[in-house]
Amino acid sequence: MSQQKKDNLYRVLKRQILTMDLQPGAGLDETRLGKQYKLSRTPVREVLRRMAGEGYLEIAQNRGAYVSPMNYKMLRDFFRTAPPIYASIASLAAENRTSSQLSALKASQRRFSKAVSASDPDSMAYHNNDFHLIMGEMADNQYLWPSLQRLSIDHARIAHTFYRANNSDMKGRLSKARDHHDQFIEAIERHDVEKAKQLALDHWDLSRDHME
Amino acid sequence: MSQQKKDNLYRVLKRQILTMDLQPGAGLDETRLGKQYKLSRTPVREVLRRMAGEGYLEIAQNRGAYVSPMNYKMLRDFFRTAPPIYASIASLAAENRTSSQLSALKASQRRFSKAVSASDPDSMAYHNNDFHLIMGEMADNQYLWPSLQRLSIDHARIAHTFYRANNSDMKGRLSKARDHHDQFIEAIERHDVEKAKQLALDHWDLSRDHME
DNA sequence: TGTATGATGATTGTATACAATTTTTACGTA
DNA sequence: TACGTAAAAATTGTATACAATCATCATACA
Repeated sequence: MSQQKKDNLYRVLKRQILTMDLQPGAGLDETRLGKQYKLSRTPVREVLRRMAGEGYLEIAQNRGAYVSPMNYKMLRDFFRTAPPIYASIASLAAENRTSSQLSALKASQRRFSKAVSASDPDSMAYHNNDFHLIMGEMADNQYLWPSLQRLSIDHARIAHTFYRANNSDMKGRLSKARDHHDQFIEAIERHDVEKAKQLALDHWDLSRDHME
Repeated sequence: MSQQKKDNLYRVLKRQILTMDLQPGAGLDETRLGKQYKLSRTPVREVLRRMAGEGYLEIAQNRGAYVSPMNYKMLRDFFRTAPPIYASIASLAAENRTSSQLSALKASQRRFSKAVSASDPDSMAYHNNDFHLIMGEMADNQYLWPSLQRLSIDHARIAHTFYRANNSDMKGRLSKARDHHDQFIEAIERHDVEKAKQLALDHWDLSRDHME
């Protein structure tokens, strides 16, 4: 039953980080979090350390936890590493997906689509993230999963920024992203490995152009 | 000063897992470890959870930590995922390495070479692992690093088993591995990205043949 | 004999007290 | 005022006590 309070802290912090509600570099106080979430410091520390291991936070000796920073090198590495990893994930997902996972992916796409219609950037970034993580589960590869997870954290935070650019260019881009998701679903449903891979690579070519 | 005891526990457990001194599936008792390493349960638990995050251990709710198991699926995924990841790492290492890292790589190769000469399988597996992790540091990519780390754990444990096959075939294989390392060093020193990548792929083609 | 049930012991999870370290503040001196 | 230093406060790290959960074993019953 206290496990629920711990899970709650984990989920709330995670969402706050992905939506930039907690900004990169922001410090987290163990004592304060404990009071806020009705937990003693021990389980709070466990959550913080777990999240540090997953890439959400960093922890400095005797100086506590802070949200993983974003900088130029990180952006460079991100746009270089994301395409091949997401392509591998997409291939494996098309190969290994189960039907219940496919249902979950479709449900996630409905939520993303709704967020796009509502022009809600927070919700878009969060559910886009969710969509790609479900593909990660489909891929079912313990070695790629941790990389995907780290990429997905920064993917959400970068998307958060870009989805806010509310010009007509972005509108077209968003409906294209939504279409891409539908195509992913179709390829994965048909177990079309090559198509899934190519979709992922195309998807990132688009994003990269946009960045420049 | 107690930080040293914690680090010590971390390093010893790590080495024991990589050398299969602690076998896959073996359970770890918090209380026992605390007594053994002169620590209270709190820091012991932190070490165990950190190592679970890094892929050395798994933790089951209310049932403690055990060494990550090895099974058939894991082997399949390993030999499929290792080549592209190690190739990416090798490319990036050739691109980004610093001269002090290069010195460290050469020192590591001397230790590996010595272990091969001494026909010490434990030491071989451990220092081979070390060699590839230094290349990982050279690559300096936060997204690939966690995948490499997980691969390297199972790389060491698989190598541990294979290095024990003490036939003449293995002897040839080992001297070839040693040569490969020297070639890696040369390519990385010259910043020859393509060569480094090709070496990695060749290296794994060899290993894969051996597995069948 | 086999199985179900409950008590007992062992182990993990959490709260809290204490120790060590870092950060802040106050003060003295140039 | 600017700077260095030392005391005080705040924060993190560790030890220990207590609570909750799980595993084991003995006993009762069919």
